[in-house]
Amino acid sequence: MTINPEYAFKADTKPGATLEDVAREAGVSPATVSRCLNNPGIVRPLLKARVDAAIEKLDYVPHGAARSLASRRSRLIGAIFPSLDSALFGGTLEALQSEIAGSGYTPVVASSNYDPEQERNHLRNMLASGIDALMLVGAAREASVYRLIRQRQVPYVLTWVAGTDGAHPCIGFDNRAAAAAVTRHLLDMGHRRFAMISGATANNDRAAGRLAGVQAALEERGLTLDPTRIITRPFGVEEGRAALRLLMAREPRPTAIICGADPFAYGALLECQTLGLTVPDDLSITGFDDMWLSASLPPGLTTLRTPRNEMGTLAGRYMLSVLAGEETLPPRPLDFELIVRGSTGPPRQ
Amino acid sequence: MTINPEYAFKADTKPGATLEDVAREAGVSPATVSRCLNNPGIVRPLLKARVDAAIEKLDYVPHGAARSLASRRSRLIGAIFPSLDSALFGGTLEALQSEIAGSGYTPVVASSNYDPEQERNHLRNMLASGIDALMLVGAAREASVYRLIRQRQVPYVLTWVAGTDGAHPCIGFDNRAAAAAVTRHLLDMGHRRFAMISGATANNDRAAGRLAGVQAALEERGLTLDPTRIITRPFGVEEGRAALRLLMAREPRPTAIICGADPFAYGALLECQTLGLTVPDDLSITGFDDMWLSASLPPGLTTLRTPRNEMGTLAGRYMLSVLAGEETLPPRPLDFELIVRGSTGPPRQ
DNA sequence: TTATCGTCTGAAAGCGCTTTCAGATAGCGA
DNA sequence: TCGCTATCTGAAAGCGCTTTCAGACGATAA
Repeated sequence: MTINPEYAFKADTKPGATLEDVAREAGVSPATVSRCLNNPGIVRPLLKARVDAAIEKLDYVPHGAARSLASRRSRLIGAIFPSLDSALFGGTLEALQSEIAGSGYTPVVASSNYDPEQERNHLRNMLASGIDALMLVGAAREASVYRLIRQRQVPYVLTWVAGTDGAHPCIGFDNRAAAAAVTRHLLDMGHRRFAMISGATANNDRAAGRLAGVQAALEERGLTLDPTRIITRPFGVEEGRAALRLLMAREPRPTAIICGADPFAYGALLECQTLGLTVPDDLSITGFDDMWLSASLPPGLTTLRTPRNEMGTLAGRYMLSVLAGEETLPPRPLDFELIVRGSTGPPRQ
Repeated sequence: MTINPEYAFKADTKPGATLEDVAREAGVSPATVSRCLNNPGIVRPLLKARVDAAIEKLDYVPHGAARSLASRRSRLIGAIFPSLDSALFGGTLEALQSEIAGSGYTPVVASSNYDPEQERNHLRNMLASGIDALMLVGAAREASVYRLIRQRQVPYVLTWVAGTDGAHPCIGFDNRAAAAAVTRHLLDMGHRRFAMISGATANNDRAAGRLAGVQAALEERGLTLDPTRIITRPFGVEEGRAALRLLMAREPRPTAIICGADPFAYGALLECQTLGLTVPDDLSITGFDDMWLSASLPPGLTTLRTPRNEMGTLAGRYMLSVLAGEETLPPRPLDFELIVRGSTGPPRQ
């Protein structure tokens, strides 16, 4: 049983050309070649051309580790997400990646599965591998984690959350205010009996913020959200479906259900269809994040559009600018937008 | 306007402890410390304990670049995906990441946006940053790209496709056979008038394979898929919706529509609702990939479940084993599974 | 006790690049 | 023509770690 020689990996072969080889080929010193690579402006065009030719001829590719060691920069930016198999964070990652790619940085990523322990391990790994900057999601984590990051002097940025009273640089939006906006939209339509399907709030300040925002908006109007009207589940369509069934099984039925994430709302909408409930006449439903199906799923989901790509882009830009040594203030909390579609309307009298 | 000193990034501070510091603290040589880190078995327990204590005390974290330079291994594995904001590749990435994390490897990722040019650039970048192995999606790319990879002696693996006649190590499934299976399912139910909504096939051998599989299965039964019955679009729900409208506008109407990806099928199902078409009585619809809504969206989407997580896991395992120097054969093409739900049925007579 | 072996440790030589520092070169005014 | 300055280039010293090589040490056998 042998490996197809076509693609067999041989560990023992000629290593690529080194900078020194290039220097010899071009008849200049290694220092000059290095300068051509990192600061082409300061080398005479004639020499630069010779070096370029040599690089081309030898098919030279710089050795990243050696560069990092000598320059103390890895050109790697770490990003740890709670999950990667949702389109949510995928959008942020993709945007981050394309923002930093132009400056020669590459993201190294990990998924924590919403587990602080895993996040910490990945963080250690990344710090050891020498990331130049770090992007995290949310602010809720032990102080020791932040200490670790600061101690290594790695610039970092938190996304998907807004202000932490200045304790951390954040690029995100105010989950609480966003959820309150959704709630007020329903209140203004005349709803008084609410229920909520929320993501797990432990170690998830985004979910916690959304829940708090709903409660706060209700209290503004003298209402409270009964704890039995709050169903907490892992994110998912089927979870939303089951939650809706539970919520509608108890009298008096709510007239509006606020979902902490769109997948819940998709499930809720679908279950209404099954139960023969008309949306929005029998029940108004709102989502959160404006994912790709929200516009399409009848009757159209009223939801809150979060700036998921923008966060990736701005987080990347922020880190680049800190790395460039510019004095940079992270931007004000980003805007969100309430997208009103067919799934919300006045309650039936 | 000043940066909050709490999180200001100062470039000029004490660098972390080095291995030499640890050695001094423990009263051993740097070589011993290194051995404790990389091959703890061969150092006397007493010394090991002293070294561990010193590491703990100095809060030492090894310097990744220096390690890479000296050991010629970066512990970084590259992964380039066509896109990251779909849950599809996110699942593969997540699985890859968790598979390799245990061995101390971290993925560095990039998204090519289905653009060969971007893919090539990311590849160059990654090779320069010294990745130890590489995962790509699909096999369709210029020979020069493969030459580049081989020249650098980087083990690689292609995912989401199966055999390439042994030209490359692949961990995936046979898109063509999978699409043929879907088609035969419909043929066996008695369908004769087909249409297809396909992803763009340029530079996308997965989409091309699926299209070819449909055509081949039809030809087996003496049918052909008229080119006007093939609509090619970028992946998306609204695209599926529009495509369905187009396909149903022409007589004779197809009785079955095969979608090259689930989002198309979601759009098609929703548009049927709008048009007042009953699925599956008026029209059977199939998807591809069994994404998260396929089970929930009424009447349930018949689709082909692809091993998206498994591919990430096995690709990771394969690369680790090659890196470990084991003689490794990539596995046979992975299984797919036809998931029959409510969206397919016999054509109305 | 001495010879032999095996095991573990330390010295030192890089890995390939960046960057400082000083020296070379060219350009210009006098 | 000479001297001075402004540019550009090269020599060399690391960056922090791994790994080879040889030597030290203790244990075993004779």
